[in-house]
Amino acid sequence: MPELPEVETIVRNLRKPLIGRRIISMWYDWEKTIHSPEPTDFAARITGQTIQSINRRAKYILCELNHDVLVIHLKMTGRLYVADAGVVHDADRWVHFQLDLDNGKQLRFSDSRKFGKVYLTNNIETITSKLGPEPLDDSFKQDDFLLRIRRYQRTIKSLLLDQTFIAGIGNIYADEALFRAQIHPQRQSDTLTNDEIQRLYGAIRNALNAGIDHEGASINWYRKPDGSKGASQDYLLVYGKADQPCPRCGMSIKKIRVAQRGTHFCPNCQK
DNA sequence: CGGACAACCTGGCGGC
DNA sequence: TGCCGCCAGGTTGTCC
Repeated sequence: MPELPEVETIVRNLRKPLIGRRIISMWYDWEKTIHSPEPTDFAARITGQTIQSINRRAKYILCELNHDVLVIHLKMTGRLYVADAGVVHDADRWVHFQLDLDNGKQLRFSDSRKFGKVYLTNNIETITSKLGPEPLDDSFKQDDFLLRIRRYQRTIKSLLLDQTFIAGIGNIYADEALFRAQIHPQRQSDTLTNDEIQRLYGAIRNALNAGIDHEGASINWYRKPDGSKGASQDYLLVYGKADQPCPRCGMSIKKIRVAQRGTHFCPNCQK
């Protein structure tokens, strides 16, 4: 579900209610949600620590504590929100991990498909070391992207989805970026011209920034921590628009399968 | 190396 | 209504 813009929105919204809060206790009802360490160790270690800062790397949420980092990956259907203990929330029926805080509130991790994971580690590199560059970082330059793309001979969409190539792009924003760059999702990366790569670099950043500006896309499961929907889905250009007119040329948007993922594009605009 | 596919899970939706 | 098949914003491991 959540890609870079959705995770970034969640991180921004969690800072105020969580930073400075001390963790009193931990609860879970689905063992596999706890990636590592073992639940007993996890609970013992996290109890008593205070949340210092909250950041994002790729699609991971990183909560820096006194001695560890609490890492959360929402996968397809994960939601995070802070609620008063005892107060019922819409998504509670899928909560599988929860932290009690020192102000009577709780951080709840709801995840209907149970793909999401939480980690507690004092060495974040064990989780993030293989991730590619952050597309919105100032340090991510157009030339770096070009050199990087030249190392592969792959279908361009599968490359964009590869978190070791570039971090944070998922199925929605891959389609959106390729449309903005007017590149066909099935193009082989080694056939892209320098000009096309240049366009793609800008298109990725524009698509992701638009997603953040609209606080994420709530097509199905994604919600902001306050429970409300993002608006990004109302501004998507091709994702989910099969058989609808292309916003650029008016021709019908097509849906095909690329890299085992539903893929939306304009056959007229994207070559 | 790159692509295909299964696995991990549940819910929503369209079709009959 | 009920049931069935299909689809879903992600990642990982295996096989060819």
